[in-house]
Amino acid sequence: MGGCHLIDVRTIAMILNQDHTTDDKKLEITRHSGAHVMAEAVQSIFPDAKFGIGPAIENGFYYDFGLPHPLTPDDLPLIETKMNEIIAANVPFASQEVTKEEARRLFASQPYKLELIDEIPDEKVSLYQQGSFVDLCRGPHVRSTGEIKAFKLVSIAGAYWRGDEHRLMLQRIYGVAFETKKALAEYLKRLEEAAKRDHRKLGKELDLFSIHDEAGPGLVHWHPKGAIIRRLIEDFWRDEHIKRGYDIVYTPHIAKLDLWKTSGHWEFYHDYLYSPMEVEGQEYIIKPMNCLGHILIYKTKVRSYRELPLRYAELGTVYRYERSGVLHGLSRVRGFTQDDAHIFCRFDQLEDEVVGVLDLARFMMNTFGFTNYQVLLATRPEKYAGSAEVWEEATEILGRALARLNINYNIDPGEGVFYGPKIDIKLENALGRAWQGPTIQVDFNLPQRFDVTYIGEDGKEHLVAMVHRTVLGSMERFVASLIEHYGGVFPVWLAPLQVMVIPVADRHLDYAYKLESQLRSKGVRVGVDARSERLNLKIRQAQLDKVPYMLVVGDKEVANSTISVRLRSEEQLPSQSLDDFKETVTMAIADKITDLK
RNA sequence: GCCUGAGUAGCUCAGUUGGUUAGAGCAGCUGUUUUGUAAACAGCAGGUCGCGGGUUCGAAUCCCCCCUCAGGCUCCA
Repeated sequence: MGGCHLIDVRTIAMILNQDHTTDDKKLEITRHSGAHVMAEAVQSIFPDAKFGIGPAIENGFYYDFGLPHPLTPDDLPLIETKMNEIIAANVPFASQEVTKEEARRLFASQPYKLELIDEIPDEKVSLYQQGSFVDLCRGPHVRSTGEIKAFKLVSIAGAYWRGDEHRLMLQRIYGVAFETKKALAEYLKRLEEAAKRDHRKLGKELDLFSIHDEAGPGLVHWHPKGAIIRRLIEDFWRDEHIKRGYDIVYTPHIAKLDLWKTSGHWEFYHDYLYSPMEVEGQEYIIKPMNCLGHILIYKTKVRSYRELPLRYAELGTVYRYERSGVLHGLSRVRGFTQDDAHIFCRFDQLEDEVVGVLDLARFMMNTFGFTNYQVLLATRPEKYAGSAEVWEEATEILGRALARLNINYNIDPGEGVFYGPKIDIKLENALGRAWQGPTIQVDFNLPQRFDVTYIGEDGKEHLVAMVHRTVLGSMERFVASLIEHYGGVFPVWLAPLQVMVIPVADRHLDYAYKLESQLRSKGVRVGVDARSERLNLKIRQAQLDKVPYMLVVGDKEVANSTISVRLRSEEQLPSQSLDDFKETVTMAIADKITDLK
C-alpha cells in the first residue's frame, strides 16, 4: 500500500489551529494517531493484514484487523517494539484528498476500506499517511509520530465488523495512550487499584457470595455475610416504600405460558425465557418479570379513579436466559431479584408519580453514597406500541419531572423500549464501566393487552397509565456496585460484623463475652475472637475482614471497666466506657454514616 | 452465542524440550505458647492437576470434544 506521495495540507491547518485545541482534543488526536502507528506496525509484521477501523476511545485507541491467523498476547510486545521504532523515527503524518476512484484503486486489496469508501457521501475522500502506511481517514493527526509519548498495548479481543454479529469477526487490539509516561503509569496504577475493588474478588475474600459450576453459571448463592447486607438493604427498601405509599405484594415464580403470550413477552423476548415446563397438560414458565402478577392483582376488582395511584412493590426474583458470554459476577446473572414496583395511575397523575420515583431513586443513591451516576431519557424507537402523540406527551412528562427536581440528564434518542419512553440511571463501577441502576419506564402496551382500566369521574372506563420502575436495579447488581463503591469497607450499618471483641488473653474472655452480650442486646452485630492466638493475629484478621470496630480488652480494661477501641482505619480511640461506645455505635448505625468518627 | 486466553489442595500460586510416590505459603486439624493493636512455634492432614476421549512405554505437560472463568464483541425488557 505504500509508495504514494501525499501533499501535506491538513497537518498545516492543524498546526495553525493548535493553539485553539483543548488538551482533551489534543490527547484524542494523539490516541487516534497511535491507532495508525499500531496499524503500520501490524502491516509490517503481518503484510497480509486487512484493515478495519481504528478510532480513539476513552483512555486510548483500538484498531480492527482481519488476519488469517489468530493474534496471541505474545504478539503484543512485537507490535509494541515496532511501534516504538516508528515513534523513534518521528515520521510525519501527511494527508491528501483523492477521488473515490483513486481511493478504490489504492485500497483494492482492502475489502473493509472499500466498504467504507462506498458509504462516504462526498466525491472525495481524505487519506493519511505516515511512513509506508496509508489509511482512509478523516483525521486530524499529530504532526509526526514522535508526538506519541506514552502508550501501551493492553489486550486482544474479537470484534464483529461494524459491530454486527452476523458479519465477520475481526481481531481488535486495544491500546492505552496518555500525554506523558507519568500519566500512563498513573492510569495503569488506577486500573490495579480498581481491580482490588472488584466485587468478584472481594466477594470471595469477604465470604459474601459464590457461584457454582455444579448449580449453573449466573446463579448466585448468598453466604451469611452477603445475605446480611442484602437483608439490610431489603429491610430499608421495604420500610422506605411503605413510607412513600407503596403496597408490598408477593407473586408466584412460575405462571402459565399463555399469560406471557397475552403480554407479548413470548413473542418479543422468547430468547430470554427459559423453556416451558408441563404441569397437568398446561405449559408454565419461570417468570422473567414481575409485572404480570401485579396486573392480575390490580384486575381483581373494578378500580375507581379515586383509588389511583396504586403502587405495588415487590422484591421479585426473576430468571432470564443470558447468553453465556455476558455473565459477570453479580452484575449480570441469570437469576436475580428486582426491587420492582408498578404504578397504576391516571395520565394526569403521571408526572407527579415520576417525580416521586425520581425522588426516591435519588434518596436511595444518596443513602448509599453514590454520587457518580448518569441520567438518560430514552425516547421513541423505530418500532413502538401506542401512538406517536402519546409517546411525545409521555416523553415530555418524563422531561418535566426531571426538570422539577433539577436533575441533569441526557437524551438517549430512540433508545426507549418498544412499549414506552424511560429514564435510566447508570452507575459507574470501580473499573469505570457503567451499569444500569434505577430505571423508570412508562408502558403503553400492557394496559392495552390486559385491558387494565379504571372507572373515571365520567363513569366511563379508561386505560391506566402504567409505570415500571426499580430504584436499585436488582439486589445482585446493586450489591455488586456497593461492594466496589466501598471497596468492601462497608459503612457500619451494612457491615456484616460491626464489632469484634478481642481479648488479649484467655483470662479476659469473661469480660469479652459480657461486652458481647451487652452490645448484642442493643442489636449490634458483634463477635468475640476467643481463639488462643496472639493479639496481633486477631487484629490482623479483623482488619482483613474490614470490621469497623475492634475492641481490645486486657488487664487494664478489665480493671477499669473500659474498652480500647481500634478502628479499621487504624485509628486508635481513647479508652472509654462501654456505655459511651454503645452510643457511638448505635448512632453510627441509625444515621447510616459512612465514616467512623 | 462469537474471538482470544486460562483452569494444579478451601485460598494464592510454583511445577513443559512428556520421565520416580505433583510442591510452597496461607487456611484446616493436633500439640506447645497466654500473648497489648496487621501473621508465635512444631507436627499432621489435604490433590482422579476442570470433565471425557486420544497420542505415547509413560501425560498436569501434546491433540480433540465439552464445562467453567477472564478480557473483549454482540446483547441487556
